[in-house]
Amino acid sequence: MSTKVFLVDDHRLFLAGVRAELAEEFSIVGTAHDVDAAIDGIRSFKPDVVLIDVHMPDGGGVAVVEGVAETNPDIKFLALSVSDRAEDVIAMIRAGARGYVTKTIGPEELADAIRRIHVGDAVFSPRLAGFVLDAFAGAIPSADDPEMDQLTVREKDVLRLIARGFAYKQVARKLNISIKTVETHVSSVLRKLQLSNRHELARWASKRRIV
Amino acid sequence: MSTKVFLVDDHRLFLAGVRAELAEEFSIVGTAHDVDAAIDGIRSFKPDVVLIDVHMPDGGGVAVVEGVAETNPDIKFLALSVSDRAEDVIAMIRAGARGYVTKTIGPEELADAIRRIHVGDAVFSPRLAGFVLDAFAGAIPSADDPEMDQLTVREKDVLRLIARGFAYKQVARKLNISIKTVETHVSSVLRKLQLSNRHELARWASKRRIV
DNA sequence: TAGTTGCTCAGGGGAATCCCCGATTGAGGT
DNA sequence: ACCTCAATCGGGGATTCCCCTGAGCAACTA
Repeated sequence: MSTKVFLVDDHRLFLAGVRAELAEEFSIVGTAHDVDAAIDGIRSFKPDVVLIDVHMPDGGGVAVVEGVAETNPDIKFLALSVSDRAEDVIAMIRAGARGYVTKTIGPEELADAIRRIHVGDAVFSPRLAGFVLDAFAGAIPSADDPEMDQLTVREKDVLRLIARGFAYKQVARKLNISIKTVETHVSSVLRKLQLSNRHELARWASKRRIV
Repeated sequence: MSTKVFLVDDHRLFLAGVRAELAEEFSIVGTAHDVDAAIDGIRSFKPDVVLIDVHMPDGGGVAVVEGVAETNPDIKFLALSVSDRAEDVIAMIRAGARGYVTKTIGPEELADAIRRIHVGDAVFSPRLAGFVLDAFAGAIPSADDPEMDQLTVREKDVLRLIARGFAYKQVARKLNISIKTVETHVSSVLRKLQLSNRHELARWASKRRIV
């Protein structure tokens, strides 16, 4: 049985074109050109993959994905847009889309993208792929940190709690030491990291995602 | 002209197998089974795509990618590994790999992955794709935040600077207002967000990535 | 043994923070 | 005209933060 695809786009001509191109290989179970019809249609027909336009008058693709993803988590969404703006990509991925391609894509590539989405791959236009990977690489803590090595274990304990926004008094109670000892440790940390106050320290820690 | 591929793996039998499978479609310009030979070979043969094992005795794939990426930024790397651990994936992407697939992949899929890497796509095994997307979605600031709406524009100005670790005095100077006005705004923000001090505020902001 | 390092604590002082109490101005709505 | 609210400032006080000097104790090193 061929992959069931549902199309959502407010440009009917484009919708017709895509339908004609994909009809050979896939089973187009339905189409919609506004958000409400899309949500209803997708819930009824339960397609494998939904091809969805990002920009639509009444809320856009995000509203559709969010409306359906909760009740039908197994349905995959591939965003199809004229825009390659970062905000649009982010919004769609955050909503739950598994891929994002621009409308400059050719018919074979689109068919291939749908196949890949269906088996679980994430699909992005080449230019967007780099963007996504960069954001991904920057999102993760770098475990090995030479700056942290110069701190003693106790100093790191204090650092973690300070970074979480605790006052000296609270840190002291949590570690069962005196406030004065906390002050000493904080001073050492500030000196070693060349920072001037606990606010900069908190910022330093948040950049390295020490939480 | 067919795509030039370079193979790096310390398991020579695996290397031979991959070479045999790919030789029809691609031009295998060289192979290596350790880090140094890989860096030398890649620099000499300038392949389009490098298929690289993540785990190798003397440093692993990360060392190879980092060693080559600076001098030859146009060479694409596809990580090929038995491991699907998050740290390995992160390390390779951070180093500069454009894709990551596990060794359970079949010959056709691998060929397809190489083709896609070559044209600029990012390629991941289905399971890893979800992981990468989740991390990506969590990495980006959420523009629309209901909590932020209750704050006035000026309060948000102050909030941003406080979150960056500036003292009241510095915030006052940057915004050309009095310290007392800064205090007023901070107090309003703390009350509205139900926080008790600027440290918690900084933490609140860093969680929402308001920087 | 002598020296170093990490962890602990104290006193004191100056700065910063936070919260009261107010106040004025201006823009916008009823 | 009246009210509300955002934005601006001030005094004063309690608390917290940051730095300085100084010191005891344990553990490891030379």
